[in-house]
Amino acid sequence: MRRSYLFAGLEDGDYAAISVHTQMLEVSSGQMIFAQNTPVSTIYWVVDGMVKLTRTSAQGDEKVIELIGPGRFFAEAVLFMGNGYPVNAVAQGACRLISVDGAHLKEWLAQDAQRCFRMMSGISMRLHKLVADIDRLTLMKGTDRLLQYLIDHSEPDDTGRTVVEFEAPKQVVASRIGIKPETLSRLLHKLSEQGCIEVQGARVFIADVEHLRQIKLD
Amino acid sequence: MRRSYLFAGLEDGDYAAISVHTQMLEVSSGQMIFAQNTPVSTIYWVVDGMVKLTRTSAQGDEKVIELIGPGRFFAEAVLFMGNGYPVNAVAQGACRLISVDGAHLKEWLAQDAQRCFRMMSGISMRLHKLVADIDRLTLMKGTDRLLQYLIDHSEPDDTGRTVVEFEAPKQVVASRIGIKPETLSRLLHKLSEQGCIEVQGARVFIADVEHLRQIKLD
DNA sequence: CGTACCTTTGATGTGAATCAAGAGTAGTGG
DNA sequence: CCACTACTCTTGATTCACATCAAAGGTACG
Repeated sequence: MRRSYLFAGLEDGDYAAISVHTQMLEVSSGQMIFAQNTPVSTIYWVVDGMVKLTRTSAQGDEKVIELIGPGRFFAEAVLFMGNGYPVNAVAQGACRLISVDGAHLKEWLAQDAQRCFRMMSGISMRLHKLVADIDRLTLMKGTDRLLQYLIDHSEPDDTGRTVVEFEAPKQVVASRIGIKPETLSRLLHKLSEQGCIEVQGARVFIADVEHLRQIKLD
Repeated sequence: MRRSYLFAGLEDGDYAAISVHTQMLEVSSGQMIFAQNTPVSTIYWVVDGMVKLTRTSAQGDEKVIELIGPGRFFAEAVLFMGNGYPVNAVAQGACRLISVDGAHLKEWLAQDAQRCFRMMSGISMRLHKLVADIDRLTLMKGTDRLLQYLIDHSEPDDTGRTVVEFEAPKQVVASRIGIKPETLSRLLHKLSEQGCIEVQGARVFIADVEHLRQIKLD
């Protein structure tokens, strides 16, 4: 946690001061960590597991805004807003989290503007990502967004092939990409017919990453 | 400018210190203030006129992310990111702007964490708005987004009627809402056929705001 | 071994983009 | 003041991607 952007360059004394107001918590799959519109009191850091941040529409539909994996903070950007959490946070599988008390964190930040700077740059990153999301959702269509997702999450595996492992059930990933589960299934099918990818459960093997980039431009 | 969130609670001395590094600039219609991906050096405050923040896709399409009117800052949230401006800023009509040098502003902020706090809460607001935009663009369809826009921008005029004055040419507003100009035209037509609104050039009269809210739920 | 959930597949519907003209509206210059 | 060009705005016909509805395999788990 000391290595995350927020606490980078922390001195031992500081660390002790902060950890007094932290707490480890374990949440089970599907459990809600906080709900949209409730007052912000705490920020979180993911030790292991996966947390999904979602918005619920008036009709009750759920849209996944972001998936947070180990080593990342969430809710830290809204600490100063006063409006309450803008999203729901739900455990995607069992998770361990560290919660940091908001009021105390603010107090700690107030002591040194440099700490604030680090935080601001972290927040700016997130802002930047959201802007990128907006144009992914408007400028690009579903297929493009899927390809982008695959490219972004691809890594070489043991055998040297390029592979993407879905970080969550397909329905969740579909929502993250901004399409329906049915459509995701169809798109994956279409791409494997074309020989670009090979699907094995939650694993997608990519024949040629460059080729995917090409398709995106058609 | 002293009344804006960023400089609220400013003391006279501070004000003088800041204003040394500001500059008034006049830009003509269509002029680009900064381009996407160029390094961030300056933030801006709108005196009068309107600035549009856009993203350009690989295909050259332009999507309006936000329209900034008088009394508002822009680009302040990305000052700490180091990645360059995430958007283009283009004058929508003739504008007068005040530019504030980024490096000096940072220096000023570094002196007092409280100043940072105010800024962070401003940034958080923007973040919150972007999240709201994302679900408007995904959870709602075009008609809903238009209605939402109308409701958000409606005000009573001299004669007591509720009216929305488009802040920019219809094509720009269309892009802001996330639809094509043709579609906007059709939607407006459809709504006036239904008697909900009356369109007069860039002015839209609303018969019954509550009624619009109703329609949104159908 | 059966219930519950996730995923796939098929048939159908619809919102909005696209393509293609035409109608206003405005600014320019003879 | 009127033609001339250049936009912005509307309208229609067509196409397409994606959602929706419905149902059938799969897979996990008590």
